[in-house]
Amino acid sequence: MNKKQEIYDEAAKLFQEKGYGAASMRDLAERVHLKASSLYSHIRKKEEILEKICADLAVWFTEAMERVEEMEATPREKVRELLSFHIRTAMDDPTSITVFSDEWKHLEEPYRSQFLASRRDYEERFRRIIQAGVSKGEFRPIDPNIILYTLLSGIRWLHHKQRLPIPQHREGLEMQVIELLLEGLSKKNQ
Amino acid sequence: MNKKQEIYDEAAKLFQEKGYGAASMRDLAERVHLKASSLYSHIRKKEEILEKICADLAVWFTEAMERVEEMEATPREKVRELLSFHIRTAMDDPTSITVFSDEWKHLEEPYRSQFLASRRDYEERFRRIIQAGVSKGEFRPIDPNIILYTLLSGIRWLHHKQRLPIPQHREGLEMQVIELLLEGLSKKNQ
DNA sequence: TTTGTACCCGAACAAGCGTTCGTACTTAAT
DNA sequence: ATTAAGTACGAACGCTTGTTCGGGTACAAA
Repeated sequence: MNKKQEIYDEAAKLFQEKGYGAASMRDLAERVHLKASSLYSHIRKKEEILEKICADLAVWFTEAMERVEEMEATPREKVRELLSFHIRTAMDDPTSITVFSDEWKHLEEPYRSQFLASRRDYEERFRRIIQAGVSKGEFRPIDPNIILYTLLSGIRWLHHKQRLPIPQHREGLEMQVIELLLEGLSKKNQ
Repeated sequence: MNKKQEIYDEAAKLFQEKGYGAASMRDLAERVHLKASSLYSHIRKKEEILEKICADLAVWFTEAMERVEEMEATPREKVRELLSFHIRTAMDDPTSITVFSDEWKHLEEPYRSQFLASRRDYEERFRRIIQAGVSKGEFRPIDPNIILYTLLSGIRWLHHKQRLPIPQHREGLEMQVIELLLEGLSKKNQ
């Protein structure tokens, strides 16, 4: 129906599979049953596709952060909510997430700087929630930066393992990852 | 002194900064004060460099795994030892680790398959240690695959943040990351 | 029926890529 | 002094890349 959207969707898959650099416009054209030159009736340039994928997901995460910040909840509940949102996004839209996580470096200026600024902002707000939890004694007294990056990074495998040896259904997987990150690997009281 | 080694070292840095695909042989040549054609007095082809970086690190990790497997220790101590090794490697050689983690996909066959097989083997042995810990009740009853990927992934930010806002010295940072992964974010008994 | 708009294509462009080739120059071994 | 090996270079090759251009077709509005 909407050819433009079809191009964007197929491009995301292609960027995920081969990486932005190795994905050629002729590859992409073939997937949407066009010739390369015809793509330019729908888009201005290749990088525009990357920009849109990254920008859309940045908005997606920023809006989630706003909702969480407005919650009446403890830092622990807020962190749990953010982790849950990240995990669900990774499972529902693994293609875009991969591009967002791994291919943003191919953005040209000024979009690259904009992207990084927006990511820094998101991380800063996440860090504030963590800092609050540490100050309250809800969290272990660990450097908030270390916590921030370890949590975010500890999740970054989900979108790669879409159909790999994880025999779980959504809720079970989400619960276990969150439990592991919040409560740790070691079993307590022993 | 040894020009070949200089090329390999500079190539690793270049691959890290721009990605394998975007790093051209002319870029690399300039960095070692040569012209592109002169590189081929020292190496056979571009991908050969990538092969060596990946293969060397694969050996590095496999040998560490062998030492850990031979330890007389609990699963918890073995996991702690492996995490410690990963973290130290990421901090001591962030350049190679980045290439090893992010650029291996550009390996051509049959090296790509070899690399993946070796990685699967490593993960399988790591998984066995985790499984032992779960069976003994030392670890939480979480799917060993989820534990494996979350632990390995939770560390994968260190090599990117070489000179970023982590004001820690080595031991402190290593201790805190391991504490966070093994004991969790939440403070106990409250 | 004419005009306009949206879409598609083949051909071609300039630029960049990894790599090869022929040829020098330097250095050490014979 | 002669040979051989090692290293460096400029030029060029064949290929792929993103993108442009001019011309074509389809279809709806005027």
